[in-house]
Amino acid sequence: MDLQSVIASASLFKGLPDQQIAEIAGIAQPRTIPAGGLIFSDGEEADGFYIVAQGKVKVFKVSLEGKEQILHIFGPGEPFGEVPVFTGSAFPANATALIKSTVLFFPKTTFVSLIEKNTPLVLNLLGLLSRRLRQFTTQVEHLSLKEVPGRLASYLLFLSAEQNNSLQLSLPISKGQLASLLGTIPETLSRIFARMSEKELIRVEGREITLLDFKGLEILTEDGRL
Amino acid sequence: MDLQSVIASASLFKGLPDQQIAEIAGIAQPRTIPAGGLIFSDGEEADGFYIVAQGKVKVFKVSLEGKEQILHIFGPGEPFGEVPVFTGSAFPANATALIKSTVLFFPKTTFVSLIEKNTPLVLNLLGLLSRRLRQFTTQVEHLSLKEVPGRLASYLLFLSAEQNNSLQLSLPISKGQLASLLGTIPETLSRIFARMSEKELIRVEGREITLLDFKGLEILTEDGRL
DNA sequence: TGTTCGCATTGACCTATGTCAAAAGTATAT
DNA sequence: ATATACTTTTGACATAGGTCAATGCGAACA
Repeated sequence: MDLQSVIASASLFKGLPDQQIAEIAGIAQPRTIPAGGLIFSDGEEADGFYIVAQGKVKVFKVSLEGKEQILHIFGPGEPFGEVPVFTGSAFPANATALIKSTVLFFPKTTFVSLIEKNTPLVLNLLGLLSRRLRQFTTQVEHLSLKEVPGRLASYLLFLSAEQNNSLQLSLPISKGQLASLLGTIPETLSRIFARMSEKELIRVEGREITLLDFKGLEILTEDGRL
Repeated sequence: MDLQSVIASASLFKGLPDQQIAEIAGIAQPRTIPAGGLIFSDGEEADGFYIVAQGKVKVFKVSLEGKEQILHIFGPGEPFGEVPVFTGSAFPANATALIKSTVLFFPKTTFVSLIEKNTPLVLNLLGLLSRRLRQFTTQVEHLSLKEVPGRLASYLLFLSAEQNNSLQLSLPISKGQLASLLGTIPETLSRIFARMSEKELIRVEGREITLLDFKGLEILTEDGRL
């Protein structure tokens, strides 16, 4: 996929005239990152933001003891690291490629001068940031108001919705990564998968999950107890 | 304080020409809310956003079992409920007044048409949303990577910084509310205050806190164990 | 066909924190 | 002052989930 069409299909740039897209493509710098490669790190001075062209990128925080909490996993077309563009400071988290990925880098100063005369783009940006805030609201809610089984159930239902409501779904990330995304550790996650299987809520075969009791999962989502 | 000057002093509108400020003031609708009064609720259709003129407002989520997690506490000059203005949907949380408060309501449609031709305002908005995202990043980090003592220590240091770095500080909210803000319950918070007092890290007299061991609190913030 | 490496699972154990219940403290109004 | 109601504290207890350590499993590779 070429640079131009990646940019054109990113929702951040939806609805912009071709000429604008071309202008934006002009400032994008493609970079290829190997699996596990660092893209930026927490506290690092931010001189631009990124969009995933191909691959998968995780953004995460790490505690002093080394435990990691994934904030987001991004796929093709999704922008990340955009917050410091508008707060003029450092990245608030780390980003690495989960698999070999190509990202587009947009230098801050160039980009800002570009949006200053482009209202539709700016409205898209506002939309993006707002959606992201909403996601965080949900994440805080989950971390504080739900036990791990409830969070996992939510995640599975979310995945199902994402994969055409199929009852057959495959985890897009390893179980270890999933544990971090859900704010727990692999051992705990493994036990909960086992309990959910016993109770015939799901069937687990490696990364392939079958939802056996959709309704039951919805209940779990709400009342949390397994 | 009159409407005009409240608006002029809100950081969201910093740097705008007087004439713009007047225009914005023209669309603001003041509303007074009694202590405990509801401003909006989770899932409610959003037709505008708010700015606190006087008082104190909490924004929070509630679990099915009734446990509440405070997302933010807002004071004079701070905007809240602005996310749905750009995502075109419902409020993702609840808001109530902690004490008798006056808020300014800005109807969505009017406000959007206003920003469409106002680049500086839009940049302020982008800055606001970005800062808020950063705060959420921190909150997720705290909830997932730190035990309650670490979160409390962080909060106390934050408060100290906010109150001219004084070692004497007073809690702006009740301990029960603080528990919710930190993602825990009053009993647990009370015990941690007691332990921190025993260890001579702080002295607690009602809502008045004295920081006795600043360095110790910083360590707690990082390694979490008390 | 082994060998190796990373991921996943399982077991034994421990601790932070939530639950439930009661008492103590504080504030407000009559 | 005294009553009423709310907030905070304290105690006894239960448990979710983290830690540590060992084992199992599967994919890539020699």
